[in-house]
Amino acid sequence: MESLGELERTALEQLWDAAGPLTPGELRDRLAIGDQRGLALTTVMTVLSRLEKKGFVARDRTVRPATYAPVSAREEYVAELMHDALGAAGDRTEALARFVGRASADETAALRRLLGLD
Amino acid sequence: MESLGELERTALEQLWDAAGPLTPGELRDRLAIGDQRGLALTTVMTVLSRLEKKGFVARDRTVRPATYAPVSAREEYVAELMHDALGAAGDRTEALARFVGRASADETAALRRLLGLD
DNA sequence: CATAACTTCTACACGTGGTAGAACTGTTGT
DNA sequence: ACAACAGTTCTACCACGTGTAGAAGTTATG
Repeated sequence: MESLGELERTALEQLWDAAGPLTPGELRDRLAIGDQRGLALTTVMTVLSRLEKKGFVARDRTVRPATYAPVSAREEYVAELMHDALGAAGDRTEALARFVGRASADETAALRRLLGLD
Repeated sequence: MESLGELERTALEQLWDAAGPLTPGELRDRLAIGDQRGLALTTVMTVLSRLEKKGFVARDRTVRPATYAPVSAREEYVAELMHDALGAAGDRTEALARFVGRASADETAALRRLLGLD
């Protein structure tokens, strides 16, 4: 999976948090809020293009201006990252043990429910 | 957590696979095997220094030549990566659901065992 | 002691990512 | 319709991280 830069990640977060697809201008405005940074519109568009090329967002060219939306849900992306990490372990069971070992109570409860252990 | 380059990761893998701490020369030899690349000793040492600075390996300067060993086990590192990823999710339960959803039978079995024992 | 291994420091090339200007196109209010 | 502004495309620049290794000095060992 391609890696993301800081601004790319932030932009993607905004798209995830948004109710629907965003135009470059809308995204620029949202990036400006939490961050103070007055990014040029072209900067935002470059980032969006790169995210599109990397497969993280899709552009809808049928509307004017075009809108951008995440290809997959944030949670799907997270799950992928987790599996990528797990795949790098030599001993997966041991890795899972350590993972569970440092999981919060909420997290272990969620896992139990998901695995049908109640 | 700092990110690793390709060679840095490969070097760390070798340290994980090794029975004990390795000298730069030993590591260079192991890197040469699977990879054909005849890296200069200095290259290997640069990589080791960077891994040390990033906190992934520890150098034992009391022996001559110094030896390098991973700071934490591979599985510990993997577990950390998994938790870092999970921390980025908005809805952790949903992320866990998707994670479990794409887990293999072995993995879910391991999870059940890990979670069923308390 | 000679020689090879090790150490330290410095450097360079290359790719990625943050940043944006120039120039062109579409949209919209009056 | 036309001005004005948003959006689009293309190109570029710079900083930084990483792969790579030479130069020059130190240590261990046959």
